[in-house]
Amino acid sequence: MRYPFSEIESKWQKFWEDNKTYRTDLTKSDKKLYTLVMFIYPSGAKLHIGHWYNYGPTDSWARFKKLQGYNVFEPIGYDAFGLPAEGYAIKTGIHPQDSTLKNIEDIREQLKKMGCMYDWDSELMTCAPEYYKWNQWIFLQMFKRGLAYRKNAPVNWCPKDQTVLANEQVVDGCCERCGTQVIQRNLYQWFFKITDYAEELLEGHNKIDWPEETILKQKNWIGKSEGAEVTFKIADNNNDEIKVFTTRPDTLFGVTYVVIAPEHPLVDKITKPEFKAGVDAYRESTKLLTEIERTSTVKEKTGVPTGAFAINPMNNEKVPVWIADYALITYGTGCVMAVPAHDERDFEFASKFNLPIRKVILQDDTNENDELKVAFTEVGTMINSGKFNGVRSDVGIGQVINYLEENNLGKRKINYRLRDWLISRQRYWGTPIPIIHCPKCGEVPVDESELPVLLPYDVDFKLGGESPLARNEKYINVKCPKCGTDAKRDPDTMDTFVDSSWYYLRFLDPKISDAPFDKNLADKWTPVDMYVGGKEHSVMHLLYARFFHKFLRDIGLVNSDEPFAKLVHQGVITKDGAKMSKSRGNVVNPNDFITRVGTDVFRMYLMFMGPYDQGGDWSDKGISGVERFVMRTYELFNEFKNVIKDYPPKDKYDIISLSDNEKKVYRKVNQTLKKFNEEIEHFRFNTAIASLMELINELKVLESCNKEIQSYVLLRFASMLAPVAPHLGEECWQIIGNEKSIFENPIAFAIDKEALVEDTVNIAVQVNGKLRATIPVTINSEQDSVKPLVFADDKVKKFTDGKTIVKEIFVKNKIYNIVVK
RNA sequence: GCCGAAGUGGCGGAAUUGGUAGACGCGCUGGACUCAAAAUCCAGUCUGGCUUACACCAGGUGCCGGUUCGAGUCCGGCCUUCGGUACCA
Repeated sequence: MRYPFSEIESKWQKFWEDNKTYRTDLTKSDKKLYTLVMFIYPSGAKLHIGHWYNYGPTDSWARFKKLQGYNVFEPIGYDAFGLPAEGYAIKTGIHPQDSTLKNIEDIREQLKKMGCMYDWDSELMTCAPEYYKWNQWIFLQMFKRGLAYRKNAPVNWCPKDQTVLANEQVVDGCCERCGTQVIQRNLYQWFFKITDYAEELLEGHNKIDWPEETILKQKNWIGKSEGAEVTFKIADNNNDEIKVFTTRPDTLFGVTYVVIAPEHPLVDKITKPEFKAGVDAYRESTKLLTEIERTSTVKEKTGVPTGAFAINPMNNEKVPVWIADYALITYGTGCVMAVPAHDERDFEFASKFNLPIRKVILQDDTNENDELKVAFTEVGTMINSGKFNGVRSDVGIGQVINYLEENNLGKRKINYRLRDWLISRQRYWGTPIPIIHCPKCGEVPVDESELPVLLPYDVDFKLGGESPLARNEKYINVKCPKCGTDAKRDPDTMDTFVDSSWYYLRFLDPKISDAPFDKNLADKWTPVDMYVGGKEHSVMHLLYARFFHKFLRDIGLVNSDEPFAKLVHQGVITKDGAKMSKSRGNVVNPNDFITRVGTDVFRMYLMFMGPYDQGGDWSDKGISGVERFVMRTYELFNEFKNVIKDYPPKDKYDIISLSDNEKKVYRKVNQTLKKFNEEIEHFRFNTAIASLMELINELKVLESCNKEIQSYVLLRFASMLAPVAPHLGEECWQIIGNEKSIFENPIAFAIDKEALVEDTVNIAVQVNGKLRATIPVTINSEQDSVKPLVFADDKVKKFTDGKTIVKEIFVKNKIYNIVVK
């Protein structure tokens, strides 16, 4: 029988919508379950396989939980600000707002056709003033507390497009759009002080159930390193000193020179006149390099001496001060103490410029006078280190730090690789920054009562050297709120990661107008219980959101420490081994399949393809397998119309009283229930669906069973279909005689544990570890009763006859291994 | 370079704590139904050897070695693929 998917799918979608089946009553928070997928960027393109792969299976999980009695909240919204819409506008002249709103209309329709459990009353879009008003409000809260600040910082600048580029838009040092080489330029930019939370962001990793891999990525990104800051005085100069950060204070006696970043302000002060020309030339040459070139590890090390000398605080030795671009102004103090013997980079540099290499950590089982071929960076014994000689270097680290602190030469110090979050974008399609620049008063925040600072519609958003908003006279020119002088608004907009850093809170009441979100609901409903999205957001989005949540907690708006209690990443679906993209022309359009096989089959096939977190290469080869399963299922249920109405089943049957076939299906459906529940719970959809296929294969004998058993089995089968194929599930549920929608009246069937155990099990019999026979024995048989059966077996005899039995290993219900000689 | 994930039939993949490798599905082969085809249903399908056949034997989870009565699973050393990252002192 053909499965009329299109009628059945529209029938149930209409039913769900008419009855608001998936509206969540947020006032009830016992057994609450907040399930969230990363919201969608409304581009002109249709929903692609990646969206389906993210949303479909996650929805199945949410439905499974709903049937288990959870009060599930599953919202969806639109991450509507951002560069692509603006790029599209530059190309076509269509205003970003017009194209975005149109795209949202289209995408909403497509999302509804997926048949997910979204609570459409909670929909939100970030480009609406009611939403971005609160970006501005949060910005002001941070500003008040010194967590939003402005500083001069280098940014990626495309000389052709005359605009700033985000790091993500720089590909191999070139502008993503036009291919021009990107240069560094200094601009005044707004930052969020995420570094204040560095330590807490690390600690928080212990409180969340996230993939290890993702936590590790964040840890590496934050890059905590412990060590010391050491002060080097400058010879013949009492005004200046060089502070270096090191994780290896144990190697201090091996310092043979000091390196300062070329752009470090100290360089001008300490460079000797006769070295000035060389230093200036070097500084010029490094400026020409891109960040990529400069930080490339393949590039040979360069540098020039300044003529100045620094004094090693440990032994008062004079060592030369060089500038070299392998010292980064952005990390630590911008100055490095160089220990060529025990640091690879210093070793390379010293070898090239003939600087001395002094061994101060002796590798075990080597001699002090052995020549060093490469830097030795492991633990060894300290030598040439005065009173620390003989100490193990890992122990020496702490001892040297203590010595430094006691003598006021340095101090214990922790450094982070994490930088503050640059949020300014010289862009139109984003949240305006609510700051007014007054020539007299400086940075003046817009009063909260004046929010939102509306993004004007009428703007020349074409490219050209400055923020588009700067060219809108009406927008940019204002009076200073403090003194009334002519002033200007900040012309920039915020990074769209600001929007996505707190949207999960707004979902709870997207229409609230006197607060960013309903604090009462947020206290009850956050953290989000299950968050599902791509690995590509491992660091940026997921770190920023955690930072926001902690900040909101600190100002008393939420009562939890972390936004997302559990995180799952769906895998990536590729085509012919490559990421799908328009430019490659390898995009698979889900609609082709939806119209051919229906959404249930398509979503089930995506789940059946393989492990959810691994994704895989797209092929429609196997889709017919799922299609056949769905047809056979539909056919089966149609053979038993109204069976539960006519023969209502009991909750449990005594398995001994059943016929062989009844026993078989009764057992199988209970075993399936157990397996299916466990698999879905852990996002192992492929094996969950395989278990349903196994079930239907066993149901060939259902016809010959008692009617009540038929009811018992089909009721449970339909309840398992409902999460993974919601339309089919509802239909089958109804066919067998249920009056109401299963999702309106969620039901979870208890497993009959007595039905799980088989009477007999097959025990594998091995001789010397090789399988020789399998023999059926009564379940839980002890070795004593199994042994005679084993040794009676012809095949076993064949391999044991004439041999000495050395050992016998018995594992109950599993294996009997005989070791012979 | 460093960090991470993964390598199992013709293919997608199972094997949840070391215990019968290949569940489930695709494809393929044979059969049933049909005038015929499609669809559907039934059976078979890791490789090699031997056999009329049933059976039996040997090998087999990227490669080499180890631990163990027993390894896809644990340990050591490699190879390949895919992701992330780029001198962080």
